[in-house]
Amino acid sequence: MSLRHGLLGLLAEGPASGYDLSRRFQEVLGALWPAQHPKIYAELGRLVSDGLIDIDSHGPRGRKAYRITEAGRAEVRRWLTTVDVDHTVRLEALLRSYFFWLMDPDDLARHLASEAEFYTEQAAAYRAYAARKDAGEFGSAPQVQSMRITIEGGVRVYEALAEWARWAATYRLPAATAGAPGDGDPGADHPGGGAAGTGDDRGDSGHGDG
Amino acid sequence: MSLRHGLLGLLAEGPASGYDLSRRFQEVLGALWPAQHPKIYAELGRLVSDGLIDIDSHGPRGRKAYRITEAGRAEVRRWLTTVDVDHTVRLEALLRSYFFWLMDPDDLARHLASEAEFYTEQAAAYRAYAARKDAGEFGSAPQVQSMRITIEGGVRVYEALAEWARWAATYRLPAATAGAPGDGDPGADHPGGGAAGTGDDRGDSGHGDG
DNA sequence: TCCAGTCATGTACTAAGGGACATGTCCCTT
DNA sequence: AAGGGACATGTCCCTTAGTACATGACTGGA
Repeated sequence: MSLRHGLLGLLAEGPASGYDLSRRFQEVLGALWPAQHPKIYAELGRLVSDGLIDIDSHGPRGRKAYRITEAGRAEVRRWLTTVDVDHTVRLEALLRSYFFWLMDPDDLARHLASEAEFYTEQAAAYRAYAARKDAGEFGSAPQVQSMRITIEGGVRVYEALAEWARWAATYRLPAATAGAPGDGDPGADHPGGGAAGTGDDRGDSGHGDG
Repeated sequence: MSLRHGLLGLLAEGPASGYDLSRRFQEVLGALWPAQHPKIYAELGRLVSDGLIDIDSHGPRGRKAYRITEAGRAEVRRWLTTVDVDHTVRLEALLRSYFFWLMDPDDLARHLASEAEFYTEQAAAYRAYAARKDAGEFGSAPQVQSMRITIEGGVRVYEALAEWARWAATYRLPAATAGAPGDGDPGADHPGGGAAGTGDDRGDSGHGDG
């Protein structure tokens, strides 16, 4: 339900159309909270029915600008102060890293290099944005101050990922060090993976327990 | 489709049941790539139909252990080497930060303190895990080496977020500095938000253009 | 005047995520 | 013998995300 509140928050700055909101989501928020226009238009319709926003004006090409209502303002404040933050993180890059041992060392090196490059670019984009803000380009309205905090979050997260990718490239996997997987002590237990290789590790393994 | 490949990757270590896989996903991956058991069981069924895994053994309480097939092994390698990484990030915490200007300074301070605490704890949990690995507790099989990389990613991302929350708490929003919003130059333009406060900023604003 | 490009809004369909519900086994303790 | 708790698998349904498709208005330049 965060898209709903994201739209309300943006509309708290002033009236905007679905198209405007769509672009706003792409700009700063795009790489931190993606939202496609079909979702935005649908949600705007729901927000109108719920009385949290209403139509401010009609423009050319069917443009409709929405305005937040008092109920909407109250709702976004309620969300910010009383609803728990959804701390769900979903990083495919880190999921993949769990399976790096299945990759050919050369492919892995290439992969990590391109990952590092991608994150570095993202971080640089956010840093450039922060610099423009700090140079006063966007003024110093409260919204701009808080946008600055979001940007800083983008910089830090992407920098962390970039550094992680570079660190990972220097971390020697056994396969890369010794030329073949399976050296060391491959039979060793690891958490939750004790079942690996045996299929069953519980006391109630196999069959006849009864 | 990453859950599919995540399951294949886990099964590449050795046979496991849906229940095992479910727990594996909770452990290290839980805070980086959440997966609920209903999805896992459903996906396992699909993987069997597609011939990427098959049933290895039956255990007590209806336990079914799955084994990866050669086709499955090839598929997970294909994914790792030829499919582009999905770089989508979705951090509700950063979305919220965009709207901090709507919050009461005291509520915001409390919010940031609890955010910092949460991320610090997550980072500590990952760091503890990394320490156990580095102490040799899980052996040195290739899978364990690559798990170590994933853990490092968790540490770095959560540390970055923790530091960001602490930094944000020291970043003075105008409202907190001067006591009231609206000082500075509130009318100043900012990117994509030029419409804010005016409703329409295009040349084709309002009505009669045609 | 045509055409490309941007503005602008929407529907339809598919896939994915996530909570609630349902069922039953086996083990250990009391 | 009873019962709590972990083990173990699954279905159902609703919400959310995301892609593809469809349509039309207006602007500026060739």
